[in-house]
Amino acid sequence: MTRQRRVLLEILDQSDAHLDARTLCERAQKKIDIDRATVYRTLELLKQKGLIDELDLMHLHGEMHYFEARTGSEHFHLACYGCGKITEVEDGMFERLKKHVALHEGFKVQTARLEIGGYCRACTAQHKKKSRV
Amino acid sequence: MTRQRRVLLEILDQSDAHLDARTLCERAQKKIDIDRATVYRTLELLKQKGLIDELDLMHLHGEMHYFEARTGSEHFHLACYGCGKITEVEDGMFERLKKHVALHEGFKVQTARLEIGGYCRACTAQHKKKSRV
DNA sequence: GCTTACTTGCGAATGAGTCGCAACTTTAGA
DNA sequence: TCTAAAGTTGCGACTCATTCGCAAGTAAGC
Repeated sequence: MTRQRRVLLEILDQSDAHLDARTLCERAQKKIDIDRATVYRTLELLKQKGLIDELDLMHLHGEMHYFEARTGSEHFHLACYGCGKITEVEDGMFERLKKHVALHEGFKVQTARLEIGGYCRACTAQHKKKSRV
Repeated sequence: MTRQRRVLLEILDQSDAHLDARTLCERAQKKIDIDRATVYRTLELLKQKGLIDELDLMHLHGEMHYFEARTGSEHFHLACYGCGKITEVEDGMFERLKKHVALHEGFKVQTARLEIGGYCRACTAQHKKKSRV
């Protein structure tokens, strides 16, 4: 566990938003001297260890990938095509679905990622209002 | 609707595997003269129209992205970290989860993507056998 | 057939991510 | 504490997917 790795994990843990590699790198460089390559290598490592998850959030902003620290709670993401907002949802049904798949398919689940793209409540309302005019 | 677009859709429709941009491009070039840029532009277009889905299959093979034509049936993907096999699963529970989210979060679902990484039945068995030795 | 709007191919540019290697840290053992 | 081995980092160069601008080509409606 080196200084570089500690700082990266710290940033990921504390960040409430989802960071892409570049942003993570920039933030880390404000704190210590760290190279791009190290950031990528560390992300790869943390991913393998299961400490972080990689997302793409329905490619709302191009082909970019995002990372988030794994907390105890399992959640999934809603991405609004209208306003771009990302919402995290915790719902027991997601857990049940995973268990269900494990059982029915004989699959040992390590990581599950559910991402849903569409329109949030606010944007749907907006849209309806507009089309009424 | 140009020749290029027709060919690309045709390949995606017919392919049973998941194609990345490069492979799709290579296959298309066997049939007609078509440029890389056109392939990317068309993929973007088809994605927006909701005719294809973009997947990353848990980054089993690096940061590559895959595309598949949208069929009527909704399914999700299991990616085996052991043997690399991708399995498609159709399960009513997935549909129910989407409806549930739509209702509870007031979210208008357009696209939902569920990808699960772990170990398939065969690889799990193999692993157990090995660790017994 | 003609015109307008859209698409394509090309070549160049961008930029994320990777690699090899020498220098530096960490760790554990003497 | 000192030392050696193993693992990690920074650097610079490199690869390669993806994007862009623009001129030429094509589709669709009149």
